[in-house]
Amino acid sequence: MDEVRWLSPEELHTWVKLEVIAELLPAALDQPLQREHNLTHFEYIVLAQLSEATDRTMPLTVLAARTSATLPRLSHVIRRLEDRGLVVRSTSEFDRRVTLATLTDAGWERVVESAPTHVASVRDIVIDRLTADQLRSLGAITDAMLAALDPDDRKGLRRVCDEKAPHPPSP
Amino acid sequence: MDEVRWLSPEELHTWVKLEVIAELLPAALDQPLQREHNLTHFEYIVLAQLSEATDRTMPLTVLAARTSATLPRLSHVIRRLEDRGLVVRSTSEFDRRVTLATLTDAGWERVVESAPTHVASVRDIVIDRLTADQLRSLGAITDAMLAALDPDDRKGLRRVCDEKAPHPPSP
DNA sequence: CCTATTAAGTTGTTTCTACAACCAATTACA
DNA sequence: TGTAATTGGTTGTAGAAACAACTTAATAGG
Repeated sequence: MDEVRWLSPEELHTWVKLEVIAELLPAALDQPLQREHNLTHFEYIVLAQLSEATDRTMPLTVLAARTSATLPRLSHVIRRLEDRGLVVRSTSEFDRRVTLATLTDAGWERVVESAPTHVASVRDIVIDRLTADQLRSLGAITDAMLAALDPDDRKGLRRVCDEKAPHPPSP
Repeated sequence: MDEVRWLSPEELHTWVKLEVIAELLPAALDQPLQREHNLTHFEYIVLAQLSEATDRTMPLTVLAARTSATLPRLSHVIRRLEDRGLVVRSTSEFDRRVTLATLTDAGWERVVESAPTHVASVRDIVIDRLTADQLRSLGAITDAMLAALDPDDRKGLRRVCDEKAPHPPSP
């Protein structure tokens, strides 16, 4: 028989809260963006990533890695964004397997409009509620969890943090 | 125009990691339960809640609140669980609007079998990766986030024990 | 009482995601 | 050089969730 190491009361209580957060957070991030800008949180993330890329353009595989999405999922989302005129697709001339997604002007405007809404959510839900110590601690905790969830660091999150913010670039 | 308070580099970096976790965590919790016991994480939570209730029975509205689900979502899930013989529905004799969900013996066995798998996931993803200090800090951080996500404390999760978040001893 | 309102679930529709199968372009290599 | 394996993406389908509309039961107000 394998003996199960059950959770202590404190471990259990903290885990349950984390579980509830995991359940409620997606909707909390979606709703303001949906209501005010007709974007899901995932669509916003996709547009924001493109807005930071050189030429506002990225291969789908790269974009998929940076948005934690599978390729089929991203492919569908990009097609719908293209239908709405926020993104265009093209084939790379260097490797004709590669599809490039490019943010249109309309897409750029949409993400610029939406960024303040999103930042407000993020501040309201977490950042503005934490002390400096807690923020630092949360950084270490997320590192520990990502070691399990993204063991090969495919998202490159351990790199030194650059100053890129999801808003128009200030030269 | 309202001025937007953008995120500092540290705030942004921590937030991005949290966002990635929020994206990856559901699948990480689903997969072991799906593979080994043919249950989604949400189904497991539903069965686990029923297993702790008196008579293994709960009204759907209560169950919905305790699983952070909407009533339509829960209604569909319970119907599918009933189709699989893990749950039965009945009408309350005291209020005939109320539907009671009861865990069957098969449902009980399923949740007992599955619990070690789930606990192993939870330990592997978070609990066993944190120091005692970090676990305590995470408790305070989750309290802060739940204040935004569940402002009326409908889940009764925010304990009275530590009012102010005590952070590690250093000024 | 009798109607209006609220509460508890259900059902149907649309949207999204995961998964699998598939195709096309490129690379490896014998 | 020719064939196999790999890479990048697309598409079809089936399952789950959000949302709205609906039904039925209980309660409140006049």
